Amino acid sequence: MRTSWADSVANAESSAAATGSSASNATAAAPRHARSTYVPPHLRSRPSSSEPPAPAPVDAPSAASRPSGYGGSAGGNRWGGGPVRDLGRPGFGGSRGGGGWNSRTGGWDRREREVNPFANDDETTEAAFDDQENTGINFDAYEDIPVETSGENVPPPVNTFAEIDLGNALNENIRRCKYVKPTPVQRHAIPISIGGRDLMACAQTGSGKTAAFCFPIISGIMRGPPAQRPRGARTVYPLALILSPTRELSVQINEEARKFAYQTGVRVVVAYGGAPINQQLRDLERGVDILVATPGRLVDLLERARVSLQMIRYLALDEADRMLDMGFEPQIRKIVEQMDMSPRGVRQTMLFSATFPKEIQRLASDFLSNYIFLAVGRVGSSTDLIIQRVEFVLESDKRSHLMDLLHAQKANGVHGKQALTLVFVETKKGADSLEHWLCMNGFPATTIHGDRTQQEREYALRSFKSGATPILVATDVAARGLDIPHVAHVVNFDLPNDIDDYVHRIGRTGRAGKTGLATAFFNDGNLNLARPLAELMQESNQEVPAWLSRYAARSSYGGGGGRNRRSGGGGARFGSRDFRRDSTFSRGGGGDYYGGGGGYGGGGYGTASPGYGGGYGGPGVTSAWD
DNA sequence: GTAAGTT
Repeated sequence: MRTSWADSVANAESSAAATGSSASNATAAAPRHARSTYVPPHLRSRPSSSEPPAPAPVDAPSAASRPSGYGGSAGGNRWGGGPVRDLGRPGFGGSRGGGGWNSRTGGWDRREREVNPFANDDETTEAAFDDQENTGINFDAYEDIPVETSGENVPPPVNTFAEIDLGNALNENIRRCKYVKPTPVQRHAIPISIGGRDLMACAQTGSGKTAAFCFPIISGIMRGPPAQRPRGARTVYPLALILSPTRELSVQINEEARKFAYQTGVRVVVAYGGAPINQQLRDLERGVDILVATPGRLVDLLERARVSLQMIRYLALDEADRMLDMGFEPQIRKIVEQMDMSPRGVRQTMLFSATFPKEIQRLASDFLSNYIFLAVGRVGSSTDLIIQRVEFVLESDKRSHLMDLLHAQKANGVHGKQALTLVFVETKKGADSLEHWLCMNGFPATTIHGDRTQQEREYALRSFKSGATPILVATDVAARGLDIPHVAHVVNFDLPNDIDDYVHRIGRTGRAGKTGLATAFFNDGNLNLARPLAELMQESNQEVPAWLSRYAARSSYGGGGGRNRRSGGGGARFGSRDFRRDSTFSRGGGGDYYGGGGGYGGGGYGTASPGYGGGYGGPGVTSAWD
C-alpha cells in the first residue's frame, strides 16, 4: 500500500525527525526557518494519487526473448511502467528469486541498516568556508544556455523535477540534496532516459551530470519488474553499471549515487583497484543493483565470475570520451562487447562527457541504439565563469613563476586561509618533484598521481579538500570529473597536449556556477596547442594575448584527424555536435551509425531546439547558435 | 611520448 503525496509530506517531516542527528545535519547549513516550511516543488499542488499501479506492460513483442525478468514497453521506458517494486530481495530475507511484489519485510530490515549518506554533509569542509555561499548550483549562471539535440523523437525537456515522476523516495532525496530545480543537462537528459532512449550527452563540467544519469537509473530500477536473478555460486548480477576512468571519480559517483538511492531499496556498490578486494566482494555479496566501477577492477571481477553483466539494464559511461580513448578502449570493449553484458537495444546506454570528439563519437555509437545526441552549453568548459589566463613562461622559469602566483594569492588570501590551488603537471615524477619543492619553500602541498598508493591518493585529496594542504599537484588523474568545492585557481604548470584535457582540467574550478581562475604556462613546447587554445579562449570570451594569436596563426593547420582537433570542419562554437550530422563521417556507412532503429533522417527529425530542422547534410549546416 | 586502469 503506497502512501499518498500528502502522506509523504507528513512522513518526510516525521522521518526527518526520527533519523535524528543525521537528518538535521543535512540541513544545518541552511537557515532553519526556511527549511521547516519548505515544500519541495514536486509536492506543491499535486493530486493525492501518485503513480498509478499500472499493470506490467504486455505490448512488448520480443519480451519473451529477453532475459528473464525483463518487461519492455514499446513506447516509454523499456523496462516498463509497472508498480514501484517492493524492497524484498534475495539475500535480504526476502524469498530468494521470487521477490514478491508486496512483501516488504526484507526491505525494512535493510532500511534500518542503511547508513545515512547525508550524515556527514556540511561538516568540516563547508564549515571551513562557511561564509561562502553554500546554496549549491548558481542557476543564474545557466540562464539561456544553448542546447542542441538530435535524433528521432526527442522527448521535450522539463522545467522541474515535479514534471518527471521519479517517485517519493527519490524525490525525498532530491530534497535532502537541496536540489531545487534541475540543471540544464538534467532538464534534457532525464526525460530522454526516463523515456527509455539511449543517450550521448555532452555537458559542461560541474553541471550535474551524475544526477542526470543516476535519477533515471534509480527510478527505472524501482519501477521495473523485480529482477529474477539467477541463483548460483557467488556471482552477483547488477542491473546497472556505471563506469568511470579513475578510482577517485568512481568513489565520488558512488557517494552521490548512495545519496540519491537512500531508502529506495536500490543498492549501490563501488569497486575499484588499489583497495583490498575482499571488502568489495563482501559488499557485492550483500547485494548490488547499481555497480560503480573502474574498468580494471571490473574486468578482474568478471574473470573471477564474481560479477555477471547479463542482467544489466542500464549502462552509463562517465567521461565517456576518455573511456573510449586509446588507452581505455580495449578494456571498455571487453566489458561491453565481449563478456556477458546484455546487448545494446536491450540495455539502455548513456554516455556523458564534457567533451566529445567526433571520432570518439563514432566509436561510441557501437554501444548505442537509435540514440539521442544532446549538447548543453558551449565548448565544454564552464566558459564565462572561469577566467582563463595564458602566460609565456620558459620551462626553466616555471617554478619561480608559480611561486610568484602563490605569493600573490597568499596576500589576497580568502578567509584567512589560502585559497585552494590545483596545479597540473605532465608526469608523475614531475608531480613528486614539484610537491617536494613547494614544501621546501614553505607552501604546504601534496600530490595525487598513479604512482602513489590508493591510500596516499585518497589522503591527499581529503587533505586538499579540507584546506589542510591548500595546494594539490596532480597529473591528469585529477583532471576529470572530480568535484572539489572551493578550488579557486587551476594552474596548468605543464599544458596538456590535447585541448579537451585542458577543458576538463580548468573545469575543476568554476564549479556549480561559481567563478574560478585558470592560469596556463605556455612555451615553445606547447606549439601544437596554440591554435585550439586561442580558439577556445576566444569562444569563451577570454582575452587572448596577442603573442598567442601570433603563435596560433603560425601553427600548421591541425584540424585534420587525430585527437587534437577542434576545428574539424563544422565550426567550433559549440562544444560538440552530433557526428551523424557531419558528412565526412556519414558517408559509406549507411545506417550503420544510427543504431537498430529506422532510418535516421527519415521520420520526424525531432529536436527541442528552434531553428534546427533544416536537414543535416553538409558541414556548413548551421544551428541556432552557430 | 604520458597517464590511467586488476593482480
